[in-house]
Amino acid sequence: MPKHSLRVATWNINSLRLRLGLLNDLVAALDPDVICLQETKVPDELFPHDGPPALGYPHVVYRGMKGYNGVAILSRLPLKHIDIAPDWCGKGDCRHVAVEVETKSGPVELHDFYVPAGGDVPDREQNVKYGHKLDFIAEARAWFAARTGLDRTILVGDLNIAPLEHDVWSHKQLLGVVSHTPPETEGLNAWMKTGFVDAIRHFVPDTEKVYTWWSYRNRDWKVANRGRRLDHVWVTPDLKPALHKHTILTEARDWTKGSDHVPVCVELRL
DNA sequence: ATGGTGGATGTTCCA
Repeated sequence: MPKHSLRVATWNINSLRLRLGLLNDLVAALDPDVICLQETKVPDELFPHDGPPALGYPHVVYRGMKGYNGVAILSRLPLKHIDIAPDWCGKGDCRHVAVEVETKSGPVELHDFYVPAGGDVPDREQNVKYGHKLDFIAEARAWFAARTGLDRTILVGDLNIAPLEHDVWSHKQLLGVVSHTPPETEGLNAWMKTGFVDAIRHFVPDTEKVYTWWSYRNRDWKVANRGRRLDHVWVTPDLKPALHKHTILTEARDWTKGSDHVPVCVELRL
């Protein structure tokens, strides 16, 4: 049985309507079979239906709202919407969509998440957004922990947490900064350990810096290089032997009117 | 030590 490649990309696009054209550049660079987007910022009734098919992605599942959040999955392969997850934290805020991807070697379950950013103050008493972020992670962890026997599953997205020392430009300076605080990194690790491995760190040793996001609030992101790895690809352990390569499309941070996040892509041979 | 930029929205929110 010959193996088939499956390339899955994830990108926080920070407005789908504003950056629809940049998806051409993403496809040219990564040639993905499936594209998972976060922060689409478009209500479902205004979703740009013509865009994805024109790009070569006729299969689309999305969940959006006015102004904020929003996720979408664009695919060359047929998709089935899996609508079994809860309304996380009961907020109805469009931070997750899941599908079954019909690959040549059978179905693969795919989850696309946009975890709350969590505000500025890392204290749930002073900052409800931080509490929401921790609650969201705990709820997701419990939900996946209850799904015993999960396999052939990929989880991607902007998880808004840089879990490892070398996922940030300065571990010491960011320990008190939302995205790298111990309650967040411990929570994210516990979620991952419900049944996933970190696909990017499968390719890149923990001792090497990896970033996927650089703040807009720097005149020259490349010179300062104060990045964080907020965007992730996890796979269930049965898919570990299928992990073939990864790409962090760092050059995308220089695209005209680009996102503050860059696309991340993983190729599997299934 | 603080503000820096960007998107959607509507004169402010969220990141």
